[in-house]
Amino acid sequence: MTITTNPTGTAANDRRSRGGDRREQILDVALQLFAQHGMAQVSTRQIAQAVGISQPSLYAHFASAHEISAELCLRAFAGLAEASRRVLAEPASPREHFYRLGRAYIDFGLTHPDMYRLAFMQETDPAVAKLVQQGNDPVLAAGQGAFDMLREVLARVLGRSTEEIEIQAQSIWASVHGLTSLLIARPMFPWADREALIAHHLEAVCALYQPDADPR
Amino acid sequence: MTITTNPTGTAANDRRSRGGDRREQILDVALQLFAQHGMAQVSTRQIAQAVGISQPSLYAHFASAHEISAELCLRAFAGLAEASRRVLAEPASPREHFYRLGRAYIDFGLTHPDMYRLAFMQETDPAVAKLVQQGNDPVLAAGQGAFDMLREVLARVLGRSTEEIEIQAQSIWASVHGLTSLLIARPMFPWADREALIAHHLEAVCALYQPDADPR
DNA sequence: AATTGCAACCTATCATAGATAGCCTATCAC
DNA sequence: GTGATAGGCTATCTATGATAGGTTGCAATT
Repeated sequence: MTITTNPTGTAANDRRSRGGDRREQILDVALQLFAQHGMAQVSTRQIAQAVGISQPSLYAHFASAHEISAELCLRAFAGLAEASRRVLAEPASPREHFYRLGRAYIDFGLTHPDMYRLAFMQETDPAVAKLVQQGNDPVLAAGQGAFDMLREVLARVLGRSTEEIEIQAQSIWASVHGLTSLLIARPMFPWADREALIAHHLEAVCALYQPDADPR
Repeated sequence: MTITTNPTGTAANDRRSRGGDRREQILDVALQLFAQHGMAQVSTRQIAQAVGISQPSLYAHFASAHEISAELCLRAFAGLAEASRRVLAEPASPREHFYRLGRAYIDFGLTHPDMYRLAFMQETDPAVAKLVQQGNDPVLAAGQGAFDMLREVLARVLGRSTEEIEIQAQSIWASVHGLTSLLIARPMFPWADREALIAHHLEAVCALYQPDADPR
């Protein structure tokens, strides 16, 4: 019995048997468990067991449990940034760009509810707040990044003239975030048809911020 | 040493010394601690100590820690309902009613962030989800109640004619919730002037749903 | 080839969380 | 008085994230 307990039965614990880093493997496993059971329901022990190592060993690769989530969150938001760039690369009217960007944002939230939660809905606990002040929290960085992109596009849509662009951008973000977060947080609410609701919501937001003031 | 340890030094533990119920006292103390340190940072042991009883004794009055929060949440939302009724009792145009209702909603969220979190932002954990299915969760009831009120007012503002009133109501709720929840969840974000932002946001939402189509 | 160094891993353990078991006691109804 | 009971207690359980300190095996140095 020289080998450690490994539920998969594979020789995963041979020091060199894995191509990638252990860190990567942990992230993969964690992401899968998060998607399967929800982030709040997954413990470090579960992750460790699924990887095939002991729970304390996780701390050799991550400083804390939060760091695992944060890393995954960062990567997820990189995906949103990528998707947004694709939207803007496609030729379309400013209004259409704006609409599709909102759509991409909502879709992202619904596809990665745990990551979205982490970025915009969850309480930043005191321990993490210290990192934030040093500008070191990847989650917050990801969140900010997403907003910055929205603001830029809004500036393009409205023309850079507007004085209140910051307020407008924040208001729009709030609206889009509102639907996204509610759909995530209260899936059991008697929602109207989801597609129709999202479409209406985005139409409404877009209608408000047209330079040509033509509500379609 | 026949008397139990009581940090306050008062005779609070004499069985009959308190006018109100123990349950009420616990709720009072818990609310105060929540407001002071944030709900997530307050443990049942802290509450018990502040009350002057042992931690397990709490379970004689509440079935779980969640029940304490839920009860407080329910009461807080009763306050929102009350405030909303006051708004509607005041004579004003439908638009003004609508605006003030949104304002009351946002103010409520900012005044009771923990309760708002519980109702609309937090994950309903599996244990609680069972209660929800039985329709027994006071938090969810409170949340639903708040939305129902909004929908009624919207119906009055738009006239009952509209087919899509459900979608519109949900969209509006999402927008107002969006700003409320973001201000709660990300207080450190470089927000524009809060008053101006809220005003703009509500103006924008109101402008969209005018029966007379006059954007002021 | 032997030694040193280090990264990755282990077991054992901590503190804190919510929650339960089982006993004690003061009051109240009779 | 006597018994029931509400409210309380201590002791304990399970699960959480996290730390301490020892062990192992590869690799680079000597």
